[in-house]
Amino acid sequence: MVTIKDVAREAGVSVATVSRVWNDAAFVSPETRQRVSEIAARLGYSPHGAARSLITRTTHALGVLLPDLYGEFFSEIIRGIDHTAQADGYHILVSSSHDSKDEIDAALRSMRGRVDGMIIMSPDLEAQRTLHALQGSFPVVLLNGGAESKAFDTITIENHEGASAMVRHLVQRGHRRIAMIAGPERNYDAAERLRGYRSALGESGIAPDPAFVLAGDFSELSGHRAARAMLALDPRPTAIFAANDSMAIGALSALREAGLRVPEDIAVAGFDDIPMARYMNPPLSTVHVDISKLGERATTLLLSSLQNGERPRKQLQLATNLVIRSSCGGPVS
Amino acid sequence: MVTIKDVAREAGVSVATVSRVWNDAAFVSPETRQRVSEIAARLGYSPHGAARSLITRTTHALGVLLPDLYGEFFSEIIRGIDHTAQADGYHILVSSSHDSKDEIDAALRSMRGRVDGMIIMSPDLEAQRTLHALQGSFPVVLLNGGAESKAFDTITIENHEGASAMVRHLVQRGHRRIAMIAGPERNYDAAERLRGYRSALGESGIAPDPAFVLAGDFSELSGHRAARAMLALDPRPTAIFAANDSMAIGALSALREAGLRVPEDIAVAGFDDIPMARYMNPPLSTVHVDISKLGERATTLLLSSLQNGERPRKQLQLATNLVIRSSCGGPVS
DNA sequence: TTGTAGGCGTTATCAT
DNA sequence: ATGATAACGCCTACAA
Repeated sequence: MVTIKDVAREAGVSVATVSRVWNDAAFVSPETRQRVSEIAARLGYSPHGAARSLITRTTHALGVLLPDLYGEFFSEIIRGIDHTAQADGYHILVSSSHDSKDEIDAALRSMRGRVDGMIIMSPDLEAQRTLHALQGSFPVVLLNGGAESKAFDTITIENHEGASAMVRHLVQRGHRRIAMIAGPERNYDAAERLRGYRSALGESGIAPDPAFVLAGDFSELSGHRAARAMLALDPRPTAIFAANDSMAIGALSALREAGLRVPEDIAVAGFDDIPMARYMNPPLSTVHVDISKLGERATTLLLSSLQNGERPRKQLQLATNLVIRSSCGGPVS
Repeated sequence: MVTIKDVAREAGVSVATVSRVWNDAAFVSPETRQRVSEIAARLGYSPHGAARSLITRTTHALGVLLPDLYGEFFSEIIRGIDHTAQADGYHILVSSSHDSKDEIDAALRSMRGRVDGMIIMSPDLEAQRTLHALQGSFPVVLLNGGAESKAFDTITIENHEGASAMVRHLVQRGHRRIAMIAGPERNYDAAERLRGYRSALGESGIAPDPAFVLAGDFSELSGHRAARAMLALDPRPTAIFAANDSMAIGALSALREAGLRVPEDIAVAGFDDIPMARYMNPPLSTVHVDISKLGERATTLLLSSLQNGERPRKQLQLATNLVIRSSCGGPVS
């Protein structure tokens, strides 16, 4: 490996001079600069990142900790983050932790000294406590982490508003027996979406029926199962609202297998508006979230706190909007 | 920030001892080990990654350079890579370069000293030359990079075989006028898939019609455009084979907009079998590629070369298989 | 079993 | 305008 010393020796200058040339510092004669550049290029020199960040105390890398890497939701997030980071010359160091305290701890440890800050998506409510240990130690942005954590910059989706808007829409279309496939109990987004569902029912004067709420785990399979269980209910719901699109998609296939027509026999709606949603058959009505923008804004937040140093924490919310397609019968007539 | 010195001072031992405790080295008395561990935990100490890798000459990170981060193909690749890397205690440093020589150069530079090896996906044939500069300098696995590069470990998809199998299937279903929406001209996978298409036509004694080959850029939009253009042809093709699923999906929507039935009026097939494919209407026939496995195997290859040091380069191929759904009319009767 | 000290590759500080 | 040299935080001979 060719180091700064090799270049210095070859050029007959000191390492300090090479360093200055490399960093475009002032006070290097044009001739020296020229000669050193040429030799560096010829030798294929480029500085050693770790060594550099040891002294500069900056890595130009952002840590990204996600609960999972599966599915379009996460890939869109990463895309948003990477895009924004790269525009500012930052790399991203990705890690997925399955939400357990220990795994999060391990990930945080192993990123120490390798990143300038972190974006952590940890919707598990338990895991929040782990994070409190970090408070203020170094720049962190929490993604969908529950806004209680005023100690951090956070960005969350308007879960409650989105969910209740969708339920209101279903009510307006004449549904009274609206079931919900909820997400994991300990998940922040899931809890908020469920809360939105309930409050919309309340507003509409519909008594909530506990039998109409089944929990899934955000996977397609769990949506499929929940929908099947709901078909066994009597009376049967006339609409199913899933806490995310994957589960809604699972529900759609369960309904098809059961020989039911959507939306004629039963309406279906999801949440997130992953790219796949509009290709469903019928196209899936859902609550649109600009997922890659979620990643973008988290990154912007993090970069701003890296560059501006201390400043009051910010709590951002990302707006949602209804996307009515045919799986719920289309717009209100 | 708490360093090894702080822990040493607090524990009344030397930094060497703390280091030994941390790395589970032998020859530390149980009492000392215990005391140091406790203090380290209390102080929230964890070693500084950059400093550590400077001396150990290892980062436990893998660089991943992709041409893009958009769409299910890339997200599946990342998932496969991260999963395998994490199992061995490695992190991944992600970067997307838009395939230009300069961008690739920049990415490589900035990763120096931050990663132990790299997985580079750079299907652009031009970019291959840049890579030759790297030869042997440090561990690299080329993903879909054209097997000519015997200087690297490579893993490629069986593009030629997959494409020709699909075309043969279409021929068996009675199609003679089979059009192809090809990928970018300078793209390796695209070129191989086109070659497979041509050789299958040849085998079947069908004269290739240049008007039946239109180039897209792997995006849905370009597939849409190409399909529209093909509808204007006279005689019109009876089947369209797209070089990837995204373009096939774009073609499907163009056909629907034109009021054509798939597969009755025109058959459609894609390549990759992204998760979305089976949800299309009608479900898309395609050449299945286990995309996340592609990432997995690339990572395995890289890790093995990190651990075993010098060994002969390996050239791997990932098998494909036909997935016949209804967009091409189903299996041969 | 533990401590001392040198060095990893780079930048920053002070000379000159 | 350039050079010597001390950090940065850690690991590892070697010494004790």
